[in-house]
Amino acid sequence: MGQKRCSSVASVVDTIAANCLAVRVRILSRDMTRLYDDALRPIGLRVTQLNVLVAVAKMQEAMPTEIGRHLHLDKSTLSRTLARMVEKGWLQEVEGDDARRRPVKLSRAGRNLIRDAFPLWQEAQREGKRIMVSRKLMHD
Amino acid sequence: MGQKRCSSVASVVDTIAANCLAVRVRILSRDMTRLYDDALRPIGLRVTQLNVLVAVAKMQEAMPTEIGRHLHLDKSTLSRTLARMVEKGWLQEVEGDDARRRPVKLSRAGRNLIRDAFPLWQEAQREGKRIMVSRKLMHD
DNA sequence: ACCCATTAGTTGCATATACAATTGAATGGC
DNA sequence: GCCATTCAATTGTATATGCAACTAATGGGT
Repeated sequence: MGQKRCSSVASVVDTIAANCLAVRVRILSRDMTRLYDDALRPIGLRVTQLNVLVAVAKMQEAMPTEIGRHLHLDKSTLSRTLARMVEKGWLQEVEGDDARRRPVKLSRAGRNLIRDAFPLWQEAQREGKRIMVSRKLMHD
Repeated sequence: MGQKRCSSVASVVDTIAANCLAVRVRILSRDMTRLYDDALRPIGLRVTQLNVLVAVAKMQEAMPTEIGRHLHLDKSTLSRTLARMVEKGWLQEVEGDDARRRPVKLSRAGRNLIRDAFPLWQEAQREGKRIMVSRKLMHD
């Protein structure tokens, strides 16, 4: 039974606490998400959704898998996110040549939404830069 | 109706696509999370949970709010995360002086889990560094 | 034409995340 | 000692996220 070298867990904890990249990145991600979500809240849009809108806009006709490749998102996540966005009328389903594919494109409402989002995005982006700079992840 | 300056939405899309800090940070966060979660999967632990374990270990007796301050997590998120971790036996509830507070501490199982996690964490951390370097967010 | 492997998407399930509203406990003013 | 306020945590609800298992459609090889 249980005589353990006393240092082992404590030093492991210190090492992880001091160095773990995942914590830092995830904290940053939560902070950034909060920042942009707050900015976009007046128009009922989240940053995740804005990013999907923009990705789709760049692609004209976007297949879920392609969007996923672009944003490093699992297909199942996109499946549901796109459904919600179609539901809200920001995206339209398009008939694909191949019946397995379910490409989407930007609707008029989606386009208008992007336009409305822009000034709010800019505001968040400014503050976002400040955060990145202050954490030494960017310079001016 | 509605003659809009043709450039407006397209240029907004290009600007956001080319510059949005939130997309980049969130993509990185998903990648890192996947990386560490994959590494930790053999012991049934997620990186979120490892981070909480480590935070609690550093604090000895941790109040949810305090952990939240440390990890920039909403109290409601923590409420449920801690409940799951107590459930699994990695954390123990402690009686607080003040009945509003519900501090937790690391259990023996939690301590062992951290020890088991360490080599797996190290492996992920190495790869994580490579990712950060390749995205020019760190240098060697 | 038929079966098989591959490909695209969906669904079940669990966790993560946050905002709003609520509950329960302390506490300060009177 | 009582009430309003304040503080800590929980609960309701919605979204985000991913893995595994599944379904549906295609395409090949025979």
